[in-house]
Amino acid sequence: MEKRKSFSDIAAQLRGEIYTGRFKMNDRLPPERDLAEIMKASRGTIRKALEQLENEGLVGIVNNSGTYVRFNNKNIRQPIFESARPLELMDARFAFEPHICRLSVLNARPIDILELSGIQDAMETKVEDAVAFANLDTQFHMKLVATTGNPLLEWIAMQINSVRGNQSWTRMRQLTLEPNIIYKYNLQHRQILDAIKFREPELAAERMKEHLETARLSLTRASAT
Amino acid sequence: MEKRKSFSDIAAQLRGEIYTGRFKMNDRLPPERDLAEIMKASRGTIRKALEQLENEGLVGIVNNSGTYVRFNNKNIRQPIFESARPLELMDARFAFEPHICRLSVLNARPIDILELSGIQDAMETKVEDAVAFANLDTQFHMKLVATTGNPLLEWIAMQINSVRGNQSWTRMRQLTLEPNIIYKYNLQHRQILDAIKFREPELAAERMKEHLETARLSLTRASAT
DNA sequence: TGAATTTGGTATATTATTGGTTTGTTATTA
DNA sequence: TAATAACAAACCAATAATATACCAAATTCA
Repeated sequence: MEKRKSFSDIAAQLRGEIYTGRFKMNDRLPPERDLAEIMKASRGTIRKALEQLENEGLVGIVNNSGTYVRFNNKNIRQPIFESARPLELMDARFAFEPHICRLSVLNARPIDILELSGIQDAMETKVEDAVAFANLDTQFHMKLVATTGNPLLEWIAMQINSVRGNQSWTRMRQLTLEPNIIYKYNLQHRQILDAIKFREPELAAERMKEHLETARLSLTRASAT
Repeated sequence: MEKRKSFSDIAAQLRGEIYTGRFKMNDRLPPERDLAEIMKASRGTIRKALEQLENEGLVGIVNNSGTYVRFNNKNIRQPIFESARPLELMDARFAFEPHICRLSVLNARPIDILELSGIQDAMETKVEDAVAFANLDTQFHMKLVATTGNPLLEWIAMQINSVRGNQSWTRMRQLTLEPNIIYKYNLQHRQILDAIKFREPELAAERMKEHLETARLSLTRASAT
């Protein structure tokens, strides 16, 4: 039983072929009727997808002639996140997050700390669910950065986080996030949060460093297997 | 035996997927029935979760069509370069550069240190020329990051530096970079470089902090005028 | 030259899919 | 035990995808 494909699925697929250079600049795509057969969709769907790609400026449709690629993938650099390696990401977090804690102590409002506590409470119920925990963990760190009130830092954190959203990371998550590790993370998160509550900038930073050291250890241990 | 998942669990998980960019702007989420199967919950629960995300503005539900992501984590990029203020930038540098120094000590090759010394020598001849000094200063910090061998950090540093291109920063430079300040910066740069040469990570980090503290002071003093 | 073929553009009836809704049951919690 | 929340199954109406046919302009080729 084959699934029906929506026009945005088709668009996404063609977009990928163009970005990766499978279809190069000025290439003519196969005729709509052929594409329909190749991609197992009706011609109408193909047309809608191509129409969207034209609006995005990726292709140009010429009547009675064909659809041509209008995108040069040499001009666009692959985002750095695609190729970032786990330990490189850890170094970035080591650089950032301890100081984020200091700034959070200086700037966080009571309501921010309340929200962080809420996320923390939720995390502590997810010892057995790696996926749910990881998502909450992301929220926790994003919220932490937000409390600094510095949009530049927030933006950088988002870039770092988008690395973690990558597919290869989901596998790594499966390997590292065992219940006992999650338990330890929860303890450390709680300690960091307490340090922020009691307005101890250096203590918060120090505890974040310990937390990251734990994370790095479980990472290197996992990649050794 | 699997636990029953509440609608807020589902909402949190989807929220995470959107924040980390696994579901991108304008993507259509899988149909409610599919989500129910994927996330091991009933359709009613999925519906409640989606309803909440819609209230948060993260997604838009379109009748008879689908649920679409209405959150673009790249949108945050635009305001950054327009509105990042010098003191916000200083906080970002405070977060980053001390740790960069540590990593540089661990990874810099002799030839890297030689190049850094070259830039440093050039800077010391530019005590009277604020513009030339500022350019070399940028080079120095970029080269420093490059010695870590971590492309992710390098990329982030580049983003931070690009903020310096905006107008308020240029004006601020005019105000702060007086010869006696440049002289002090040169001393501090030299000390940082020495600490890296002698492979003292914490000393290098500490001296970078002092340097940034000096820079911040002259910044606040300038904006007070 | 001139007819056949190929191309995107358009129209229409049919089928499958999707969110919205209702009803009743089963687990969980206070 | 009573109240709340998740589950399950069925149905509705709007929408999207399909299948098919035909058009007009460009290209190909006898």
